[in-house]
Amino acid sequence: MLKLNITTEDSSCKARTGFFETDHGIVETPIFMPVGTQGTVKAVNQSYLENEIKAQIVLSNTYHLYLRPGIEILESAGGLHKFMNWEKPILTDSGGYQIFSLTELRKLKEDGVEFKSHLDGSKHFFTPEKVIGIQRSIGSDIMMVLDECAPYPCDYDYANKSVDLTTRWALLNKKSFINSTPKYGHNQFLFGIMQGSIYKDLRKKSAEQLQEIGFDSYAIGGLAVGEPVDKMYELVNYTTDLMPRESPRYLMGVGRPENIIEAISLGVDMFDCVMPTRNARNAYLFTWDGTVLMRNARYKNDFKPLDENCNCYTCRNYSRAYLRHLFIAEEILALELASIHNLYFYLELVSKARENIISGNFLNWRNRIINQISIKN
RNA sequence: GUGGGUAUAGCUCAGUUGGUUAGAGCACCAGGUUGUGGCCCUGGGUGUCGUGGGUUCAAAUCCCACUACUCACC
Repeated sequence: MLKLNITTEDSSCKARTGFFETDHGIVETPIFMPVGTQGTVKAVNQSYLENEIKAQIVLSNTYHLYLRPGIEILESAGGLHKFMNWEKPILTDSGGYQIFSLTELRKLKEDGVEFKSHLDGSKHFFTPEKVIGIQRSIGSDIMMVLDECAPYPCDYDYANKSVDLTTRWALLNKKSFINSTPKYGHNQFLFGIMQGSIYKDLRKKSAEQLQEIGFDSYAIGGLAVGEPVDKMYELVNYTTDLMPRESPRYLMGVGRPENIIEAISLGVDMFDCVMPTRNARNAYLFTWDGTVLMRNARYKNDFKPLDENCNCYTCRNYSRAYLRHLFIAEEILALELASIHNLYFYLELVSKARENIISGNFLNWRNRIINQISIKN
């Protein structure tokens, strides 16, 4: 088990603060993990990631790293930490989500999933065993099981079968985990992923079956795939009660800033999402005064910083007019400065959530800040 | 100077024997993006059809003049 050392619990909601330890360092929760699919957080170098953005852990992806550069290269490099020059914790997603998002390219089978590479069309077969093996070669501090993320909408019968398949795979994941060892001298944890679509009894079944198998901790998968946001909150609230109290709860793929704050109040500790980085590359920026679409012509002559209340490298040094110019001119620096800002914002968001939980002011802060950051400028 | 060609959206250009409210691509403007392809998706036409006349029920389209650009030849 990966122990979450709980330091504060909010008295009026399920929010809590804590930390857990890996061989690459401590992670303080609640935490947001920047997404670095291909062994890089797009447009942001590792120095900025660590020193400016204060990322404590990043997410990378089994599917992408397996296809390119391939596990031989990663093993020759001595693992992903050395390969990408990142000595803090890394979590790797298993490829389960790619099975879901690349549906035209895959075929689900009892033993695993056959898929075609989005790079060259070559055929590959992922099994729970193989995915554990690849993650051993990557050397991530936290590995994720191979699961099936059901689509939305999803009828009960399909969702039920999907949970059963995910459980059968989970058992094989666990067996492979037990029968293999880390390659680089540091410990690796394995998280189970709970499914069940929008059906509470299936969520319950998934939670129970996975905990019977036993994992270091657990993630909530299969949400934020198109269901109404209130439905998502309802299910998160329901599911966190089914999860162990003293290990970090991870809500996969979520989300918008307001989704994260809300989910923290429902007892979630870990998040990842492509939104701060992907949206940054499309000039969609998050600020403490709401979202800013940096391409808009209204910023042509705006020489104020992007966010006067932000202390990131971008906001300290550049104007909105300059950022807009960089985007319109399609300059690479636009992607870098925007990504740095959005990630800084997300990390500061969870950091402030943590401070406010500790000071006992979390719900007040949450209600105020959600209104503030949801404004569309 | 003479003869030919061209002129339609910011750019490059379609536009039938004259026939509804003049189109495309790119650009531009406005949105979207939830376990990542910088991709992609959605919506928007922003126009004195070079200018002025004429023919016609009806002209970007036919006729005349002018203007600009361009090619060839003196």
